Amino acid sequence: MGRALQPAEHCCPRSGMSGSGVHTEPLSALEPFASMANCGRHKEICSEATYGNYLHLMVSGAAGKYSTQPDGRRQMIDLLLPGDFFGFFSQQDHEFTVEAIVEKTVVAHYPRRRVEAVAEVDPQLARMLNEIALAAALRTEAMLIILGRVTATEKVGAFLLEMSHRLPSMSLDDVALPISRSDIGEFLAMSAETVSRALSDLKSRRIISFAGTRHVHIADRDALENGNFVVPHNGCLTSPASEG
Amino acid sequence: MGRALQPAEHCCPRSGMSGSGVHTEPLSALEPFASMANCGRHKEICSEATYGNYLHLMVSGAAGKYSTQPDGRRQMIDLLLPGDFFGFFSQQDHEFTVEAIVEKTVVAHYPRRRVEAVAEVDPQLARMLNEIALAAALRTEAMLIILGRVTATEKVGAFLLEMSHRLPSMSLDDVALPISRSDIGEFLAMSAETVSRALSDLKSRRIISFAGTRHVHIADRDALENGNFVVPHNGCLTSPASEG
DNA sequence: CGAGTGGTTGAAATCCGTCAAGAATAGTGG
DNA sequence: CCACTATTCTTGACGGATTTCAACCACTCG
Repeated sequence: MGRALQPAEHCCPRSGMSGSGVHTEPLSALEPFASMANCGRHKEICSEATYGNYLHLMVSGAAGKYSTQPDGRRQMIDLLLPGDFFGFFSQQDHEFTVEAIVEKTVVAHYPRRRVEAVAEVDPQLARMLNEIALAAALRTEAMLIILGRVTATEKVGAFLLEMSHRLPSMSLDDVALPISRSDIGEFLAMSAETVSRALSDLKSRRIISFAGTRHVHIADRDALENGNFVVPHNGCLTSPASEG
Repeated sequence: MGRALQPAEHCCPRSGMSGSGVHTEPLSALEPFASMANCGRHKEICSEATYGNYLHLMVSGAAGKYSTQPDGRRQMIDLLLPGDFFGFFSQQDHEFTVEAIVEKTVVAHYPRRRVEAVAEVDPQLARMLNEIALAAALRTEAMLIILGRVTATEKVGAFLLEMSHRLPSMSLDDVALPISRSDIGEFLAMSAETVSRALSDLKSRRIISFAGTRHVHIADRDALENGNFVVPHNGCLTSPASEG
C-alpha cells in the first residue's frame, strides 16, 4: 500500500502522443530517468506519497483525477488522456487520487527533482514545463466552463467538442470515446442515464450520429458550438442587463 | 473603449493582502513598474489586448473572470479577491473578460515582460511566480469541486467554506460576503433565488447564522464540510462499488 | 446457453429555474 | 431624523429538467 509506484522498465514514452498540442521533444533529455507503470481499471496510478514527487505523462489509455470529500464521496476533476501531463498542482487540503479508467493504461513517471535540475540549465525544457503547466490549467478551465453550462444536453455536447479536440482521430468530427457513459457521468457530475439521454437527444436532432456505441460522429459542429438546441429561455448565464 | 487600462499612479500595492497565502514581499522589487487601476461595478478591468501583457494583482474589492460563449451567454469562471493574482492562463479559443463586481475595485498591473526579465535573475521571484500560478490553478480546481457538487445547498455550503478561507476576518467562521446573491449565483451557475433559498435552508438547519445579510457566521463547520444535510440518496458521486 | 457488463428507455419523485410579489436594506435629500 | 426611492433579498407557485429506480436490449465471455 505504501508505494504504489512500480517502475516497470526504462523505455521511450512517446507512443500515443497527440492531444493538448504540447511538443514533447525536449523531454527526450529526461527519458533515461522515466519509469513506466501499467495499470488496470480502478487501480491507483500514483499514491499520494509519490504523486507530488513525480511529473506524470499519460502514454496510453485513460485515467481520472478524483477528489475525495471528507464525507467519502468522490468526484472526477480531471480526465487524463494520452499526451496529458499531470502532477503539477498537488497538495492542498483536498485529497487526490489518480486512477486508471481503462485497462492497460500506461503512464510515464519523471522524478520531479531531476526534471527541475535539468530545467535549470535547459531553458527550452523550462519553457516546455511552463507550457505543460498551462495545458493542465487550461484543461481545468475548460472543464469548469463545461460544468457551468445549464442543461445536461449542453454539457454533453460541450464534452464531445472538447473530446474531439483532445482525442486523436482521422477527422476532427469523429470522436472515439475511451470511457463509458458512467465515467462520463462522473466527469460531468450527472447520472449515466442522463448522459445516455443527452446523447440520444443530440442524435435525434441530427447533431451527432453513431458508428458504434462509443464512436460518435459530429454531424453539425456549428449547432454544438453555438448551443442551437436550447429552448428560448436564457437561464442564469445571460449577459448583464446592459449598463444602467 | 479601446484601452481599458488607465494607469492612475505608481504606488505600493500592498494593502488588503490576505487570502491565498501567497507571500508578496518579493514582488516589492517590481513595485516601481506597477500601475494601479480603479474600476466601478461591471467595468472591464483589462481589455483582451492588455490582459496577456500584464500580471494582475487584486488590491481591494472583488472582480470576476468571465467566459463568453459564442452564443453570447457568459459565465463567471473565477472570483478574484484581494491578494489574488491573475493573468497567467490566457489565450485559448474562449474569450475572457475580467470585470469589477464591487465599486472602487483596485487592481495593480505588472508588465509581464518586466516581471519575466527580473525573474530570470531573481530565483526567489521566479519561485514566487510559480507559487502564484499554483494558487491560481488551485482556485480553479477548488471551483471545479464546488460546481461538481449535487444539490444547490451543497454548492452554497462549499462556497461559504471556500470564502471563509479566502476572505480576511477575525474568526475563520465569520464570513463577510463581498458580493450579492446574484453574483454568487453567476459564480455557482445557479439562480440568485436558489442561492437565497440555500442560505435560508442552511440557516434553518442551524448550520449558519446571519449578522446582516452579507455577514454569515458558520455555526457548524463540521456539518458544512461533511455535507451532513443531504438526504439519504447518494447521487452520482458515490464511490465505486468497492472492487470486483 | 447463461451470466455479466454496458447501454437505452420509461415512470415517478425531487430539485431547480422562472415569474411574481413582498420585505428588508441602503442611499439620498429634505 | 424622516420620507422617498432604488436595490437587494426573501419567499411562494408553477413548470421543466434531472435523478432515481426499474425493466429491457445488445454484446462479450466462459
